[in-house]
Amino acid sequence: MSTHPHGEGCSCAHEAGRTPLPDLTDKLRRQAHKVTGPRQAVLEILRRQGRPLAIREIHQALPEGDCDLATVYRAMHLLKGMGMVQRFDFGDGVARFELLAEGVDGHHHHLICVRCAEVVAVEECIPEEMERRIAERNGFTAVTHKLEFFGICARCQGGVRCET
Amino acid sequence: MSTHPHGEGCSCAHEAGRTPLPDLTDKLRRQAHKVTGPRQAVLEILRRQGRPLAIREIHQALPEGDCDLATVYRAMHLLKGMGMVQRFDFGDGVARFELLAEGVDGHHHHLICVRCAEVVAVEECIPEEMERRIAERNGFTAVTHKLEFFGICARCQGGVRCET
DNA sequence: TTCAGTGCAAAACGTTTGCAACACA
DNA sequence: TGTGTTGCAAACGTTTTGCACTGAA
Repeated sequence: MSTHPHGEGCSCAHEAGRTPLPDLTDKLRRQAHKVTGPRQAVLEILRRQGRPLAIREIHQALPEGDCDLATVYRAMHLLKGMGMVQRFDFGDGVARFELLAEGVDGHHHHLICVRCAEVVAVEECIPEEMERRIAERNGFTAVTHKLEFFGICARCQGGVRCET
Repeated sequence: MSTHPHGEGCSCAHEAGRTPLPDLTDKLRRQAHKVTGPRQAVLEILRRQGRPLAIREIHQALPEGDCDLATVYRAMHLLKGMGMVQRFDFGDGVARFELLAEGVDGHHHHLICVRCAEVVAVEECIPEEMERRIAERNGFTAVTHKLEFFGICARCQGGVRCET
């Protein structure tokens, strides 16, 4: 999980870890929201991990139950509304959130190991005309999509189930 | 919701409504499972609706709470294990199940209206080589994907929110 | 007859909310 | 100081499970 899928110096959309914490909190302040301890802590964790995190994971990563679980839920709701995080669903009934890099639309997908739950960011996307075609054919507008890939990662292929 | 998106005489993958109920129950019997009232009722509803249904929806469609909610959950779990239904997640925290046509792998996607929740089946799929490329690049095997489209349906575009 | 399947109730789980106490601006 | 935010606890909706009873084969 520590190795970056795209090598050193990558600047792909999910690389929000590059945004310094002060820039993130400033964004809060600018929109008339208070910069509190819990919010800073949550942002710092999202920034450092740079991958989709479940609310439970974020809460457990906080030092000594520093903040209430409900507060993390409320923080994520706020950040989602501000467009600072994106929500992903991997089909296990748990919402996951990932920090978005500043100025990037952040649209990307994931490849998830069904054995160990390792997550790799996938920048590739479906052909644009495919979405347009589907929208037109059915009379829909404002069409978006959710796409996630599932498989077995290299470490888990030997029958050995890796950690994480 | 009653109009078929592909017109009359369609034979696309999700058209499991064509499979007669006796054929479905036979499948159960062949695998040493009992054909009970609740199971027949659930299958009949899935067959007639021919679209992804939430467990709650299935239960409410049953005549007069004919069967317990837990029984519907157990029935869906069984049918899923037998490969007779496919599970879909539309990102609202509710699992939906759709009956699969006999002999078809049933792989397809959906276009969901974010206003009225109307669901249209989508047969189009991502390019095969895209999935293969993503698998190889990341050292994954047995890669599958989940893809759903979201937009605003024709009836909901006027600002008028349609029923259903 | 027998064991898989059922109904009922309780619990597990992720998530939301009401309210009094609190702390950032 | 005042309002937005927090912690706590309770409520919520979906899903699972334990257990005694029932009914399909």
